[in-house]
Amino acid sequence: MSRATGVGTGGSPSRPEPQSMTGMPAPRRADQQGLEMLRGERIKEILKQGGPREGVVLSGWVRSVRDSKQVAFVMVNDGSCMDSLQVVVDAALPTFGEVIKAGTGAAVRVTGNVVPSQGGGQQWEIKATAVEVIGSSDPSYPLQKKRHSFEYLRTIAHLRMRSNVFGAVFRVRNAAAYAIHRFFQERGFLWVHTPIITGSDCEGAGEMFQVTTFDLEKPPRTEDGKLDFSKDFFGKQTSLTVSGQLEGETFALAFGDIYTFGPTFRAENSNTPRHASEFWMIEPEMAFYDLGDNIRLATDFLKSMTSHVLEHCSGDIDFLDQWVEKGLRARLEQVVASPFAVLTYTEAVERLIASGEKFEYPVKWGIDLQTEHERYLTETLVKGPVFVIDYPKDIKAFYMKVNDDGRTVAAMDLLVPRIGEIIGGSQREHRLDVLLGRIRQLGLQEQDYWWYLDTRRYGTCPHAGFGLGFERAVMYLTGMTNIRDVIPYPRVPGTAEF
RNA sequence: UCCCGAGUAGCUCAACCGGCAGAGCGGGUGGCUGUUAACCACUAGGUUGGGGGUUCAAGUCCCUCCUCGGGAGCCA
Repeated sequence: MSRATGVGTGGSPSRPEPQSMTGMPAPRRADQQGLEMLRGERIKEILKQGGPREGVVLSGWVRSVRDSKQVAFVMVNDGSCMDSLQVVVDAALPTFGEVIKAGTGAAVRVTGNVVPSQGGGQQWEIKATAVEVIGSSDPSYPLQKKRHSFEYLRTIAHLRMRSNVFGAVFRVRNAAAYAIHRFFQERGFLWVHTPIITGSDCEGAGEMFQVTTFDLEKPPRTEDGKLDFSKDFFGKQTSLTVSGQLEGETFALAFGDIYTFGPTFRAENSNTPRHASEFWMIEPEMAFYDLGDNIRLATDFLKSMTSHVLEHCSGDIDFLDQWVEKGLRARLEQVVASPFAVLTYTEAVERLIASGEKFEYPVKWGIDLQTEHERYLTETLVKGPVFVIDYPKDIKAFYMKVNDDGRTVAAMDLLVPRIGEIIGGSQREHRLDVLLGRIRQLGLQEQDYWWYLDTRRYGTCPHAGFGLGFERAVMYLTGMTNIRDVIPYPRVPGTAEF
């Protein structure tokens, strides 16, 4: 820790102290000497560069220690990549005894040389010349070298990212987020930060969390005993957003191509491996787009994100392929390489009826497709991603464009194996009279949508968009089967730990 | 929210028809000349998810609550 004390006591004596006009030493510049890097190099870069090489410094956390009388092998991982680096610690080193007792999980700083490994498990290893235990780890450290259940790891969510699987998952999550921004930014899309607190009670996508500063023991009430939201923080009833789409549409009608990418909240009591109360959603919205344009963009989008992750998280994908979903890499490569199928809802219903499968929910035109039907279409019939389009209008949202047949809307759901619906979108109803008709028909209040309807009054145009649940995408990219295991600290009904 | 299933040592799991609560891993101690989920020996570790009931006797049977998993619904 010599460097740290050096900084704390004012720097190296070999460097003249700058003087300010007050006679006090001026603050040192951040790039001046004496602020040498504590951490050293990242393991990802060390492995990429290879060896042999001398004088390498690295810092990370101990994954395992195997020691004998003469030598100890310390596996160190710094989170930069899947691989840990094997550090060979000779018993002659002064800190040998401290290192082998530091414990799994301890933070260490290693100085040494990159040398070809004598053992079979790895190409390179570090022959340590010094090992410093920065922070030892209590013997109660809950992560063992052997495999843990995901259920158990969820109870130690503050440590589980130090495990192999969760290291891979969260690196993939990061890469996917970057790939999404890159995809849209390269195409000139504007990233819009739609509000998280919303005063619209008409977003129409499920139960909402209320936002209030009321004293819940004694909230203000009106004369007839109802809650008086005019006295609440915003002067009206507010909630956490369930979708940024309606606001997104207003931006699309100014900038052409926009997308949202942010948190979304649903207060539904959903207890499944695919639902969370807090998740992230991506919602692109494009002006002068029809359903065909929308399908093409969604296809390019999913392929682009997948191929970015394959390229930048190769080691992670290989690990997940081996331990989480056999054949993951091949599946993702196939998604990138193959065209996506398109079926109209009507065709899908015909295929389901003709399949001869015994479904729990019988299929007939007009019903919403159940999970079992979607799985048959994507897993058995197409064996890959498939768009289902042109759904009956009665089972879809008010804002979707009514087709010329008068009974279907220009909706699209992208179904993928294992996950089911991963993308849902539509061309929007841009004709004011038709949209108003739909709102009234569904018993919605026209005045709640006054600003949304204005977009159809002032320069309306055909436009389209879709929504993607980010965590669903991460599940699809990692092979993980529970959404709670692709979110750092998942929020689901009954659970908000950490 | 509904239907199934599960909850036993820090973790993963055994324990027959109701009859003395166990193993592997992990931890501790010691050993081992290059290990790869290292190995060998010894050792500590339990209110069997909570509460109630039946019984001479309950991890085991009954009721109830909680948590987790699978399926469904809602949905992304």
